Amino acid sequence: MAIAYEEKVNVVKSGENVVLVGNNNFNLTHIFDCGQAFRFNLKDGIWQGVAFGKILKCSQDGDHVIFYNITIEEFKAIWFRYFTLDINYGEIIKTISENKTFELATNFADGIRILRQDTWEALCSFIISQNNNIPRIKGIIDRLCESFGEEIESGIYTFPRAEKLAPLSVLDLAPLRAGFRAKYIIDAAKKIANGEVLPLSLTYLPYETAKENLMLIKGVGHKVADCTLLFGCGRFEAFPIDVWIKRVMASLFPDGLPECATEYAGIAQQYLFYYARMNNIK
DNA sequence: AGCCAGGGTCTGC
DNA sequence: GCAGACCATGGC
Repeated sequence: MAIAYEEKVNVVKSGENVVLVGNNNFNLTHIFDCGQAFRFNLKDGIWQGVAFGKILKCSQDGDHVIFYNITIEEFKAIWFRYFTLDINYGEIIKTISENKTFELATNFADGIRILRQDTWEALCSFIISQNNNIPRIKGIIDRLCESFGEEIESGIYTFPRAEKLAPLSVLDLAPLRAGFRAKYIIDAAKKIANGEVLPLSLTYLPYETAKENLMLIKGVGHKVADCTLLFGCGRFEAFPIDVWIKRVMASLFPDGLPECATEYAGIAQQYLFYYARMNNIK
């Protein structure tokens, strides 16, 4: 009988920590530096961030990834899914590497995994990302969490719930210095809070329907909707087209994505984005 | 100093 | 459907 892929993932308890062992196509630096998540930062060799209301501290030494001060139960309940350890990246990489450019991109950006982030957090974060640069996106999100999130440890805050932001005005968001995006954040919060956009439904509705639903929100166009579906709903067929992908597609794939990359277009996109941006390929 | 940033809206064809 | 002005702010 075939063993489910997730049962091949080796996770062990070590003292107060949990350790992920083996070659899992897993690179913390690439995962957190590739522009998909904005709340993790490297401090003294340890990646620290918050997701789903929980603090996570982790580091990597080769084939060992250490998750500090958590139980196996918490790891399996939250982080296993967050880091998409149920997805066989070895197979995906093999498939898309049939194309030479994707072979280069997956070699350069090895260990990137698309995170399954909270839908609302991804939506709100990528609204903030529009016409913006990554350092400032992080700054605005930091101020958003400090201003409206809950303090779970000294100086560490959760991402505020949509219900918390829905009743606010643009003036209330002034401390974020989010500019023209403030009104979009509030509209998104309202539509999530009142159920016009249902995060759970976005994971199973047909792709086009889910995307149209998200685009009801002011300030959500094709790109932000696709980022929300890819990073916040586990929809790996979503293919966000930002300025980098647009340029690289025009220069490297004028006839569209190669067939081998279409099934996991979003994952292929992320390798390509990181590869192009880090090497300034236009 | 000035260009640009993981874009979207609005208007006018 | 496509092009262009405009949008706030600050990183580089």
